Amino acid sequence: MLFLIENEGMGSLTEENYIKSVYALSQATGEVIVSELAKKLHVKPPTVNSMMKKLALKKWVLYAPYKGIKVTEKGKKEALSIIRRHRLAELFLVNVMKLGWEEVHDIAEQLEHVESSRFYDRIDEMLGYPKFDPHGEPIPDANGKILNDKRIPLNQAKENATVKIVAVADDKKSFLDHLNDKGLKIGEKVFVKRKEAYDGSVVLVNKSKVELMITHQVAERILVEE
Amino acid sequence: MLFLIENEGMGSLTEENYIKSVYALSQATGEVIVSELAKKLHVKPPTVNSMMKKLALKKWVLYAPYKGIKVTEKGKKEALSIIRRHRLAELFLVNVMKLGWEEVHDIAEQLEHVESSRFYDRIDEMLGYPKFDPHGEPIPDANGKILNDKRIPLNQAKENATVKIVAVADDKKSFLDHLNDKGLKIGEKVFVKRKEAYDGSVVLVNKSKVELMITHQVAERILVEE
DNA sequence: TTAATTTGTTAGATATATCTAACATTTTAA
DNA sequence: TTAAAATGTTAGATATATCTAACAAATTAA
Repeated sequence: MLFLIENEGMGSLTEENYIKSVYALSQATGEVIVSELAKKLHVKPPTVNSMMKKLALKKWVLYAPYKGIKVTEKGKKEALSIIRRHRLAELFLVNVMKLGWEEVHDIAEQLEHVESSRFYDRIDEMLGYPKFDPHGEPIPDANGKILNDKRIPLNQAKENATVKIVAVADDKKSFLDHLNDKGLKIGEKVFVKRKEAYDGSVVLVNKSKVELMITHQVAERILVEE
Repeated sequence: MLFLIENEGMGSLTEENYIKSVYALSQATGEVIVSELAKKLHVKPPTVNSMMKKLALKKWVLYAPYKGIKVTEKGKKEALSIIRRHRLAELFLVNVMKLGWEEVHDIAEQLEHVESSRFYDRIDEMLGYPKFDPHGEPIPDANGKILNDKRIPLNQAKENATVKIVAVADDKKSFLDHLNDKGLKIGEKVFVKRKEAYDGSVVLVNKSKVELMITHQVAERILVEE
């Protein structure tokens, strides 16, 4: 029987989806704007507006008219709990259920809303308490702790430094294909030769000593370390 | 991304829960009444009333004012598809994820609404295309076909016949405990000694030759064969 | 067989999550 | 630096799923 009697702290499925997106989109700059959220969630701005008022009442976000949306510690905890469930679900679908990486995202999007710590604890156990998902994204533990948060978007890396690609912040096929075309893979090191002040594009040298240019848009979606 | 854009044939999570209950509760007599459904789903009768009008429009049920609710072929197909997902999920949680039988029902209740045939086909494959769940309940195949539908409620069995208990139509702990107390188990044979016309209770002789009486209420929840 | 009880229905209210249209503010560009 | 464009908000409408209160029909019992 599915009794979703909402406890104080809990959120509806809709609220869960919003806080997850707020958290994800505010990662880079510390906040996110209404139109960005609306686009991501495929709703209109007024819908986001009213939902943000609601989440602000629950103290999950800080929200003042015409100002950006910021996640509170409470909201972050919620978001990390959902992200944990999503990433564990993805890894489970790939490693245990042998589904293809490209087909698991939509299923994980549904599984992440399953209300059962037993279910997720068993998955965690079966996977051997993994710290990262196959994209290199860290999996928060049951307390919301994330190992290793020193990763930065490639566009924020210093010039003339060698960095390791540890994750991508976008798993759309078109994006992954683009990276493949450029010969960029998670785990590989690249040398940051130059960052163009003009358009934010980045010139890299890959491990085969080939020089290549990536746009700002792409660079900010590649997470690197060191 | 969770896009639950409802296709013509699809039902909302709520509609799925209703048709599943309509199907389950109408199994015995061919129909179910509003108050029974309301009780099962923990809603008030007017809620059931309006949902039945909706499902009647979708041609999932036949529903005339003050008459019982009957499932159509279309509704049965929907119900069986959900039941298939529920039973596969339960078996998966028990056999693959090693969760206890008593704790999987609520999780399966959530998993059954996951929209992904790939997910369920993989579960089916991993379980070796099982035909029955651990309660002895048959699992419909991907086309809604159920193997072996000769099962009848114990109260409909003939007197002076030996029948095999193949399933129970209620998995509440209190009910299962009651059966245990009576020494009745799935897979065991019992002799139907007498059916009381007065109150519908049934007198059985179990395999240890012990005579015992069960009420009509209990008898109609025990499914037997032969 | 009629009165009481049970069961079912209708009407109208509420909460959630969404929309469109109209208006307000902020940002960008001429 | 002001006009245009972009972005955000408010007000009010819609759909779903629920409720309560009042009434209607069917069933049961006196």
